[in-house]
Amino acid sequence: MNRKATIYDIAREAGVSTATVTRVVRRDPHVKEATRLKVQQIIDAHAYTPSVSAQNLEGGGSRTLAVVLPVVSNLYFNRIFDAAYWEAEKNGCSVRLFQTMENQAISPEIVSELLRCRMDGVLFAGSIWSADRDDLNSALQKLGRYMPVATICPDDVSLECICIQSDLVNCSRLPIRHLHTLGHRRIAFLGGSMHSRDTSRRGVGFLEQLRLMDLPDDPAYHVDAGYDMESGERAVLRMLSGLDRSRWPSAIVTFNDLVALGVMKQLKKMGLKLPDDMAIIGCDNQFFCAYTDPSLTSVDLHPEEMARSAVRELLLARESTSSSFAMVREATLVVRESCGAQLGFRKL
Amino acid sequence: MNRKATIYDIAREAGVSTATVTRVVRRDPHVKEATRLKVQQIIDAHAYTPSVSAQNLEGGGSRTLAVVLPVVSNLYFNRIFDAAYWEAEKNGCSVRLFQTMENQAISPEIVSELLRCRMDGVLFAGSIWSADRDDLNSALQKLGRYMPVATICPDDVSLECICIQSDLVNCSRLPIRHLHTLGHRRIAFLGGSMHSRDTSRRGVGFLEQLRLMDLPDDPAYHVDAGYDMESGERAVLRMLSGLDRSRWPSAIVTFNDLVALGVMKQLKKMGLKLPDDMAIIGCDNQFFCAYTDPSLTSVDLHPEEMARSAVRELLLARESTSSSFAMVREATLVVRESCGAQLGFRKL
DNA sequence: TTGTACGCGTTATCAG
DNA sequence: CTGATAACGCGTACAA
Repeated sequence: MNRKATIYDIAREAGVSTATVTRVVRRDPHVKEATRLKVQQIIDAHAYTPSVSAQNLEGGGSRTLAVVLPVVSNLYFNRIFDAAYWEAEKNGCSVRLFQTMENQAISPEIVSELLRCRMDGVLFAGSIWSADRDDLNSALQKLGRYMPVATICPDDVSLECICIQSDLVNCSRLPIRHLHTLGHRRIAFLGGSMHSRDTSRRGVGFLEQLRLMDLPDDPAYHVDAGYDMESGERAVLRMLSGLDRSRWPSAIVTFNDLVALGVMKQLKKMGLKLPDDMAIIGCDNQFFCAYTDPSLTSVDLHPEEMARSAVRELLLARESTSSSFAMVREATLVVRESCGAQLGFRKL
Repeated sequence: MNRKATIYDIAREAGVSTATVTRVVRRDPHVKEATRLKVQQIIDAHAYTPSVSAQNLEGGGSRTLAVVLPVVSNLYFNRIFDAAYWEAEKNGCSVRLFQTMENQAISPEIVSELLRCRMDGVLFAGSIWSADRDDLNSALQKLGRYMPVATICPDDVSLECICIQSDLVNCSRLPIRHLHTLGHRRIAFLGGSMHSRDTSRRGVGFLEQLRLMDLPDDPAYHVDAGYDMESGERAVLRMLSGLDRSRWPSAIVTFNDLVALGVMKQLKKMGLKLPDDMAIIGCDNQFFCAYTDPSLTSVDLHPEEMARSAVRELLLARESTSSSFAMVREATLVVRESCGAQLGFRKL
């Protein structure tokens, strides 16, 4: 493996100073055409390119944003990462990914890693809501002293950074209201986990909305499952088998579309007709929603837009004084077949 | 936004030399306990961490691998990226993503960007198969002079780098043989594009396999569609509406599972019963395959394993002399319901 | 138009 | 055990 040529190598070989090489590279007009040509030729011959490390050393920032999230292979986070990537790209920045797995809190390791890498900003998404709010805020403050910090968070938290909040109020309200309009009264919520600061808000918000509409908030209608398809399968099975058929809900709202996928599979296996025997509404409006059978009604939190806003604010915050505020992108309901096209009373 | 403390700041404040600060940071045992304590305290107070840029400048490499692919939001590439990330992580390296969109060739810009960033290795996946093989090889060589290069590629190309080849032979053979065993004779292939060097191989291989088994390779059974669900919908519709019902294929193999999703939706819309009226086999064994209705039989190319191999070889190649070889991970068929559990003659 | 010299933050070598 | 000092590769005043 060859050593990369340095500006010195080029300068020496071209018989000029390093300053001139820089000028050629940076297309400085104050260079004699002959000199430029000669230098450029040597540069091409060696495929010379200035080292970013050296440039960063001199210039300060790295023009790199960090995106910290549990797992990119999760569709939801994947979309956030992707959107952040392109928004950063558009502004001449690159993005560095940090996956934290299921760590609930933002670890000291990740904090020091972010500092080490001299990131020009950080975006936290998902799973950083440690049990202890003070710990979290102190970590964010620590980071905030050196780089702008943004987070995509539930709408009931207001951390000391740029908070792009998920519209969890509408995330609960829209499906319930829609189902209510269709005639449903017994509505269940499956998935997520009350143990997670990050996702319990969804369950809580759901119950609030039920009460607001005078609908039964039977605890049996709220199963603490997980975040994937298997969780969905197990959760419905557990819920329905524990309930007398007369008390079955007529509609199920799930934590996300993956859970919905599992729920639908299990219900079909039990011989139910969808959406007639059971209406389903998912969350995240994933790409496959239009292709399930029946197609899946889902809430869109617009994660891409949130990510883009976050990146924009991050980039803006570099210039201005340290900012700390919150903004919300309104969630929307995308209606498809799974909630029942017409009044959806359960037939059985 | 505060300026980050440098090693000089720490040294001055602690009344020691920068060398001593480095020693404390690097846990060098040759430091008096009292000194260590004092220095460490100042370090903590300032949350000091050495700058990676400066470290890289001095040390040479960046311990960062580049992964170049069209789009991470594509499930297939997402899995490659994710696997590469963790394999690199396991070896103390980080990964930097470059998305090229639909650029068919590996552009000069990306090459110089990779050089600029002094990557310790590159993994190319998808869509780099420029029409001109020589251009490609010269780009790879150019890079290869400075860093190990690996690529996840079709099994009929052998580039001058580490080639982790997709097992496209079995990718065609396995579904066809399986369908043949089930009694199918008229088998169609939908999706991909003959215009893309990267994906045409799939179509070609498919035809080869058909001939090998003395099955009809009716050109009408091969529709050049795209890579997503909409493409699948349109492609079946186009194929079937152009064919007398007696000549309809009894089974369809798709370029990938997304196309299969579209195909299944369209077929249901046309009133066909799956898998009785039409068998389907997809490719990539995506997470949703077990949750479609019917569940989707699919070929698994094991992209994660390919990515992991690539990263491992990349890391190995740094030490040794420039290596250039090829290896294949055998594809497997994951049988589910969509191909028909029993002999699958078309009923109509 | 071109060159010199210094600073950027770190590590490593070599004296002490 | 500790401190100078020289790289590392580059950009940029400032001088010529």
